[in-house]
Amino acid sequence: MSPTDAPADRALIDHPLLEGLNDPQRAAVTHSGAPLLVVAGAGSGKTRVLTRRIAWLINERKAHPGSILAITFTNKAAAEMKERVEELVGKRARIMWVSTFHSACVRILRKEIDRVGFKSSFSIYDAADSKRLMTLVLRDLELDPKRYQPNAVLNWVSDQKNELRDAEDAAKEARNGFEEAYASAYTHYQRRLREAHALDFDDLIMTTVHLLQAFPDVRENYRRRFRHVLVDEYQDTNHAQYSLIQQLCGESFEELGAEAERVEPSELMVVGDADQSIYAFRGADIRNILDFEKDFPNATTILLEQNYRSTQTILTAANSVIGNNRGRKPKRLWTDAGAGERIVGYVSDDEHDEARFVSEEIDRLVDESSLRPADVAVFYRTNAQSRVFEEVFIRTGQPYKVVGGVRFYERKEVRDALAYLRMLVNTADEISLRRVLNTPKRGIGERAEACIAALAERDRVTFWEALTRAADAPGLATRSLKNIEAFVAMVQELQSMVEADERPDVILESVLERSGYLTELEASDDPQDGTRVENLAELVAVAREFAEDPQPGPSADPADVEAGTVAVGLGDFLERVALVADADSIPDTPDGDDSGVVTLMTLHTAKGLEFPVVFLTGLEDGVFPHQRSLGDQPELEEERRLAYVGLTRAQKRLYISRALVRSAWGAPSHNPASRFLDELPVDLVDWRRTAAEQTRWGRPDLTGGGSSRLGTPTDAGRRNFSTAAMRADAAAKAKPAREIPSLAPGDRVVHDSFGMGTVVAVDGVAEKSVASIDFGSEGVKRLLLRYAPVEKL
DNA sequence: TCTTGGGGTGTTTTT
DNA sequence: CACCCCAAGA
Repeated sequence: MSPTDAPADRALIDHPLLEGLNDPQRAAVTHSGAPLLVVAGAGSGKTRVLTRRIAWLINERKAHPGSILAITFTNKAAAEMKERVEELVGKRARIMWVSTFHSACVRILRKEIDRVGFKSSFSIYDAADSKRLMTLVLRDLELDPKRYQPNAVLNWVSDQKNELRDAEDAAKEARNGFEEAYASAYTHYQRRLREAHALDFDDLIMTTVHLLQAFPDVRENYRRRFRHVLVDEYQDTNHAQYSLIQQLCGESFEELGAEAERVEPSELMVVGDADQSIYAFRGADIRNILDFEKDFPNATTILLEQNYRSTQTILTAANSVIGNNRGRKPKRLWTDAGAGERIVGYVSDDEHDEARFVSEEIDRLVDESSLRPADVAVFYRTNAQSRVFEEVFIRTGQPYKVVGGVRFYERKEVRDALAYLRMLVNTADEISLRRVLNTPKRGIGERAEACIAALAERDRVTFWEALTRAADAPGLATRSLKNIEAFVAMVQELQSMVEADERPDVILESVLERSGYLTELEASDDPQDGTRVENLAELVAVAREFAEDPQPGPSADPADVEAGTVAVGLGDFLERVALVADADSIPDTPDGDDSGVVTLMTLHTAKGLEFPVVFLTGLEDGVFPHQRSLGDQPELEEERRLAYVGLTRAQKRLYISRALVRSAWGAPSHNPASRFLDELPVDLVDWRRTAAEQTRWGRPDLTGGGSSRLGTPTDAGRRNFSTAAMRADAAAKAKPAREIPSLAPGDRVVHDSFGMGTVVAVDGVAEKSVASIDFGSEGVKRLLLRYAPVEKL
């Protein structure tokens, strides 16, 4: 034990790295030896503890920065942490591994995966690739697509992988025909992945764990390397991730025999909060944190309960809600910041009214206080709910940013371009190869593709190899053969650029040029293709920035970074792109240009963030808590933790709102108040408008005051309203012919979901008129005016 | 081989 | 409502 063990030591109190820390925080920073669990309530300064501890390890305990592995939830969090540590200890911090589980595993796998027969240039399949592959597999197995949907099977497979069960285990454990079919799909899916030298997201973790288990020398190597392992958001780890930690921090030596030098286990610190565990649906196991002391018998636990983020009002509300969960360890957040403002509540007529309220309230806050729009965040349960807010913000001219939703890297053209690049690096990547084979159309159709696939099957070669000797393919039309040969020649030419280590942006530009992809888009008269070209230009810009900016990616080798030779090859670019999370695009502490931008996001995305003002919207049973969780206690508790996360994001002001009527699937449904509202202390909420007022006057009462009652008899009575009846009602009313707006190029219009746009052209007459409308960032859409929900402004 | 239109289906949440 | 997939026609 080192002398730094005693946190109360007088001499330490003045240490600059401990400055401004409270007692438990200081204890966590200076702790050494036994595994340490830091139970960090929301806003209790855990990031601070993590960064200070890392700095402490380096400066005071003379740990080599390269011996530190810190795991965070997002790449953005990793970058931030690295930056902060660098501020404290200087540039040598750059050698540390600070990354997500996925990035860390990729980094290990790039070095070691040849042991299990993969090329180190393996592809990483995202959800869309996986789905495409699974669809192929299910078709091959001739499983009824109604009963066996790709997503359902993939979810099941994902669960298996998170539990570290490979296809063989799954097959053995199958209890019925249904599970046997799933297991067989799993087996075939893995085979295809292997043939493609590809790993899906879950494989990244599972493969790493299996590799460490199977090769003691590899494991030993990493154990010796990482003397300090720190894990953030420990409550959201799944079993596979837990095992990874164990592999890295376990006792060494057994298998290596007596001659091996005994190595002390690495020092482990995990930080988390069981009350903020919100990822059970993707395998996170809350027991990892609850049972930490059981898993590591000599563990120390430190509790951080003092909150430095929110007002006492907000904390009391959050404590009150989360207190309804059973079986949690008691924890009460407190602050000495004072009570602060009351929480503001609002019951709206419908979702549009709710959005309007939020928008007006933001205006008012900005006018009457020093708050800026960038200080405001709007949270909702599901991505689809963002639409209404966007609509209102567009109408009022309020700049906003949606985090999540339609993602850049999920756009068709971006995925096409990336498929080209992936296929160049890894020709075994059949999914990417087949995706681009006839994109743009070059006369290599379904039939030709099937011939090649058959040839590959017959000769037991990859699809790519079969393409290169397409002349051998039986039944292939001469014309197809000619087209294939041209394609192969083009690909080989591009590959020579990759081999010559050309910059990613240069290769990408050549790909777009030579493949004819750009030409086709530019020649197209579909105005939407204009935005596609822009998106591709953006992708080229991303690649260029990557090539020119020496900043290391999530899995660049720290040794290279140290030597100043960060790899910027095409493979590195692809990897960076594959692992970017959406949360990574959250605006930084906004100033300058961003200060006028309101942030919109789902509650899940909001985790780990904080805002001076938070609007928590859609607090209705069936929306939040989500419909699917209503009948299930554990799921309902997860929703409640999500509420807890949402509430505790707010620093100064918190707004909660719900809508009496909300349209889903085009039909209105009547939702009762969220049960979480009943769990808030009545006196903390200032209801600007209640359900009772709404039903009596049908108009907003903005004078304030009002009753603080919720769950009125009116509401209770409506709980029994059948949704089916409401829908039938809506369907009957929806029919009457609506006015077809007469539009001319140049007119400004507003669309229910795309927002504001400018008419580019109008074709056809009356019932059949079709307008091309430019919706800015949403692109140009062709809309049939008879049906499209557009309104002339 | 590609385009068009109709029908069915889907919504939690994401590294 | 909006997307995706499939079947039929050019």
